[in-house]
Amino acid sequence: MRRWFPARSSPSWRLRGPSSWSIRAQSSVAATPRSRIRRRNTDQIASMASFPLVTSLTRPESNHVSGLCGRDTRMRESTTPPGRLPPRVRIAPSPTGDPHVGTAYIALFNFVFARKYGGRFVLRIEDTDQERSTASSEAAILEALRWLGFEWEEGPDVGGPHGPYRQSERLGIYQAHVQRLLDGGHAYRCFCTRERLDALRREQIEAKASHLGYDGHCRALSPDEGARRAADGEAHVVRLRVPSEGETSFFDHLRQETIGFQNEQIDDQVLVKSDGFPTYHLANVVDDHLMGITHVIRGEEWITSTPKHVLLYRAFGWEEPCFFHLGLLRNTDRSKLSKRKNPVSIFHYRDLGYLPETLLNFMATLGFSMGDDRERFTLDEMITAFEWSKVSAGGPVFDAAKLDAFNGADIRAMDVDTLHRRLLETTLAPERLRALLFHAKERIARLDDVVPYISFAFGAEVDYGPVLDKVKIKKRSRQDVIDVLERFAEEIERDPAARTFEAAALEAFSRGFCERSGWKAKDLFTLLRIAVTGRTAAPPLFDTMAICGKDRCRLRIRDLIGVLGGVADW
RNA sequence: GGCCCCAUGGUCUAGCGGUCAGGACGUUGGCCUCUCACGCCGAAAUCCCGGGUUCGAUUCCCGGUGGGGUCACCA
Repeated sequence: MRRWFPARSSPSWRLRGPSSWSIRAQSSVAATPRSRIRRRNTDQIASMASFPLVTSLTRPESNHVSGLCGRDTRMRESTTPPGRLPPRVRIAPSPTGDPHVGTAYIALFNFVFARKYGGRFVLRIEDTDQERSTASSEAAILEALRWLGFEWEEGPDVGGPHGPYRQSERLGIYQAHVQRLLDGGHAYRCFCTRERLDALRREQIEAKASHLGYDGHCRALSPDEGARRAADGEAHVVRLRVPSEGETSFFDHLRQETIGFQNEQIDDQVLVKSDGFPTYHLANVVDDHLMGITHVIRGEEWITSTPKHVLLYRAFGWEEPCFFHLGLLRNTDRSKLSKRKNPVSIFHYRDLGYLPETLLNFMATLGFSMGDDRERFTLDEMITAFEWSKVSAGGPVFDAAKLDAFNGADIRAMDVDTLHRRLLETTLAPERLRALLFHAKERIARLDDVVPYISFAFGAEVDYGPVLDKVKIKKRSRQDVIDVLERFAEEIERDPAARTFEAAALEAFSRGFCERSGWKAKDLFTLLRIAVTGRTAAPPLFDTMAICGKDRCRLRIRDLIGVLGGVADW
């Protein structure tokens, strides 16, 4: 683990550390023109004031470690972060699906950092993908983040001095900025068709090209011709003109290292799509600058596009923020956390009865440690103890069993009155209970039967043992059943209406699905009823699914698929 | 495949040149107890490999290996 500054620096470290580094960095730059040149943030070391020489030794002219970062002379304590303080940070989710735990994870570090140093936490909606962005997704994300306890000083719902905070409402701003890039020669219009790009891509893959990317076909177009053709209404995009030689690097403040890329590795990124909307890269840089963001704290999936962002900051003549790239949350198989393999919706955790403060604590331990043996701590305690040297850069596996252990311990620690109250607010909320009673009353003879009757609407997995025989659908093989469940689960996510999980939309979707797949409604619905409830008898299927909720249904369908996978063929 | 990131028990981590490598989850043995759960006590299990630097590397450097990310008019 690297540090800002040696917490207990011994005289020998002081003598050896920086000086040996400076020599190495210097010679490696000169002798080996490798794409990746690592060096310490020498400014920080220099600011220890013990090595006036270090700066001149290790700071080549091309040092890109500049901007907001590294020049901070307040860098005297190990806990003082780089960059301008108080910080302004942001979480910038894309409203294209369910609120993701990865978003919450990144939000946590942004939020804690802002709170620790008296900064501001901004929420910005990155809805530049017209195809996939939805208002309901945006609302869900805000709801989920609030449930977890995050509060933002600026955002689409609370306003703020740098609004609007929804990128789709900032189109004019991007247009003006693109014109600046065009005028400065930092960007150019590209009229290549989808077909040409596809063909190019295929060629590159077939030729096993070392790196795929745009071939610069339109780079040579004169700005005048580009402008003329654009004025004629010809469809086009705007691309970033990346220098063909040299390297672009940035300092990653979490890793405490410079990360460099050969420019030839960097694609001429599209900045404006043919629909006139900016891509993430452009909008993100423009907005971060205009909103005064000082520290960009995001997932490491962004590392490879950071040089494009850096190039944009320079093209505009703007100071760069400090970059921190956090490790990605992983599935048990270590791939990037995905809903195919894991519940990733924040609502899943909410609706199955995880306590928000516990989920937050658990996520915190994934990338942060107190430094001592404590791992049960509150948000406030984390804020108090927070410093970047306590954050690890590896990608942690999201261990659901440990989350369960934390949650169980916290439930035990509650007094019964508190537990009772919280249960009434969530799992047994009046509206939810009422919805269940609406269906239960038709089917019970004694009031007391209501609890066993509605039990399917609670808990995670159900026991398929007693009903396993019933999923043997006539003329359908075991594999047919597995396939149709998988396909159903997959397609429902893509259906904009069905994924709201309202009964009517679910029914419409499911009937359409039957037509497409050739399954009889009766057979499919039986299957789904068993998957979702573990029973052959329940209230009307789509009401049942709606009450159980998307995440519970998803979990159980997946669970049944798993059970079927281990069962003998029929 | 190119580029980039990461690397301490199965999992999350502490560790900042000399430690019996600490904690947590999980696994496991026992105690407690009408059962289960909780709780308590104990156990097994880790420094990816190879070079280098050093009197001494889990720790610093390089290389390899492994894992991950990224190569879209998605973010």
